[in-house]
Amino acid sequence: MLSDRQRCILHAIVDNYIRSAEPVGSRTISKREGLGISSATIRNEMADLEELGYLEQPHTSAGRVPSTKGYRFYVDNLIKPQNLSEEELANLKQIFVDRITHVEQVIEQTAAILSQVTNYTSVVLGPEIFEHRLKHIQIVPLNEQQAVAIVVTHTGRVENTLLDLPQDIPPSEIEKLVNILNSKLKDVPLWQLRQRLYREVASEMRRHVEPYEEMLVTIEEAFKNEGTDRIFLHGRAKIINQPEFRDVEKVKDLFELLEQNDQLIKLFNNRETGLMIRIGQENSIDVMKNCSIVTTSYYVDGKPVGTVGILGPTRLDYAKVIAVLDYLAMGLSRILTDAFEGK
Amino acid sequence: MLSDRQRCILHAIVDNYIRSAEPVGSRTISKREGLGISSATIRNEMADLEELGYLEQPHTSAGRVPSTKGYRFYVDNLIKPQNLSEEELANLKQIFVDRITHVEQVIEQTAAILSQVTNYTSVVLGPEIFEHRLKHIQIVPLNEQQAVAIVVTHTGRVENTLLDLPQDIPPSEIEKLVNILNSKLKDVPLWQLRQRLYREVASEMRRHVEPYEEMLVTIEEAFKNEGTDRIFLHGRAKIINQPEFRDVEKVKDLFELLEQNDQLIKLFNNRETGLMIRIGQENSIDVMKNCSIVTTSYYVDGKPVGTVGILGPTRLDYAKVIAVLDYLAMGLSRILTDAFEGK
DNA sequence: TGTTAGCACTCGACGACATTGAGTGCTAAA
DNA sequence: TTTAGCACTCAATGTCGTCGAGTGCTAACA
Repeated sequence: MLSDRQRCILHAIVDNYIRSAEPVGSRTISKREGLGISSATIRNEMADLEELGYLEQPHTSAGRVPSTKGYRFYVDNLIKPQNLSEEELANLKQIFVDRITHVEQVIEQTAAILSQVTNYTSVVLGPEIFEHRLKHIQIVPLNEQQAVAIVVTHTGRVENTLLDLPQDIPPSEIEKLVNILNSKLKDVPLWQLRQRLYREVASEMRRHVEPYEEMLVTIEEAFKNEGTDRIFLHGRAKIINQPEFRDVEKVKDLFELLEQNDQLIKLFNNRETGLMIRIGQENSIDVMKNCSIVTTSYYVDGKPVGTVGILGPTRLDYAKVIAVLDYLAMGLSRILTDAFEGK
Repeated sequence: MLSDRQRCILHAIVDNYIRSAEPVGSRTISKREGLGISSATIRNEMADLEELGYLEQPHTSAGRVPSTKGYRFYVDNLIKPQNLSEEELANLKQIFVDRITHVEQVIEQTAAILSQVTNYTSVVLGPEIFEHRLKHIQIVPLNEQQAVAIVVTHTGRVENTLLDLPQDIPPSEIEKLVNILNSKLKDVPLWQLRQRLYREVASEMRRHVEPYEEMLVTIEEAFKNEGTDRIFLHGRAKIINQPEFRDVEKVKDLFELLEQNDQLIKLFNNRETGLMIRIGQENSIDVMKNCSIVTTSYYVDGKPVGTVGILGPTRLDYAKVIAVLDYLAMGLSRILTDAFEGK
């Protein structure tokens, strides 16, 4: 257990390092007002904190730098909620003023502003559409062999799939099929579509549609690729501003990571809802050992549907990022809920 | 006008520099077989070539480096068509083997392979859909105030727009509207939709649809945002491999450029069709002064619909890139033509 | 017993300086 | 016109000494 003074010193060190990006020495801390302690005492405490694993020393005659464990303690116990400045608030509000047309645009905007305000790389996932309910399905034949299946959700999202048609299907059969699908599957959440197709629609199809088997297989195609995760990145280049990434090699690995959407989705997909912070090695990917991720969830109608977050160096302005993320996630939730529920 | 020997020397210098990324000296060229000339002679010729603006010298006691003008002469006059190696061909063919589902996937794949084979950043634009013809339009009401308009083209592409409905529209009116639109506008190219709407559909609407004015404005919305250019990037991180981008600052500017889609589209949108090469300052953007762009068009049914290209350092393996681009653009054209015309 | 002043020590950063070598330009001879 | 030879240039590299921020330890102090 850390003493009050140790906590205080750790706090000061982390704060300082976050601002300066340079190892902080005992004198710097001692000069900080409020603590009437000499640098020698601080040195002793620092040595203790290092032994406990909260601090690290780049080399013998340098100041101290927080370790992953140090940052962890900092975010868990020392950070206090930060209020955003007038200016930042004004910046953030921008998004919520403009009229929304497409949901995608709001998300895109959010990512852009998030990155702009924090100066880190922003990542937004989602919104998930598994929970969305089927509003309408349509099949538009393009020629004898192909058709486009279009699924509209109650939130206004449109997904489409190219289908290969069985040989010699008259348009009338397709029309019948579409009618059955719309009457039977309306308001069904997308993730249930396939199972409901077999359980409830198949029998009806067998009676009215010919050729039954092939059509069933075809239409299943249309329900397959729903829910592909969407990912929005902004401010990739911001990483380069960080002094810890002056080395070209490190930047390279990170940029390679930023191109692999599947990896990113794994990293940012926030299984628990709410605020998540992963610091340095906690990310378990080697490239990320000098990086932290902060994410939070956003909601539609109270249900978590996506993730908004940032990627930055472990030396991250956690307090500010958390404040900004909270604010944005709240705003996003409100806007999306309004939009999806039809105001 | 350059003498044969000068051309030969210029050729050798550019070739060498492309491979080594280091200023090439007179001795290096003289040792190259085939030219029985001493290094002193080469030095004289080099001085001449420099005076003519084809070469540059980083500093007095260094070898020569091609200038923009030098590269330009090289690609215009010295390069000879290059055949791809067995291995590269095998790599490239990959894309064309797998069955296509969505057009997007083919494009995405093309960008990926292009970047992989060349080791430069690849950019694919399009395909343009202005020329695509309307196959079907559908309006799905989500609630009292909003609806989704869905436009399907004859190529199977689906575009959707969120519409604000006028107050109190009965579904029957919407249905009437959709019927009119489908009967009047079928097979019309997308870029003509708006003008045709006013010229041919408006009068019909006035007779059958109520409220006529508001509905006209609403439906126009749906035809507005068609043809948003699509851009696919791959291998951004590859830039960092280039020795000329060891400096973090230069990389930063470039990565910022790579995040601005509108800028990229301007750069890559190849107004003339066919092969285009822009070297260094020819790009007129300052960030690009050390970069070259090579693009070519791809076609559907003989009409250019998009651009495929790469972005790399001015010290670019032009011969190889041109060969790869030609091959890919041809393949892409074939696949897309097949897909769009329904085989 | 905890705190602090003092001091020797460490080590990266930085600048001065010499060395090296690839490459040039010029001159004079072939 | 070509080429051998030579003096010259200049980035790159390495070595060395200095500087200073920062430490750890010890001994004195409250």
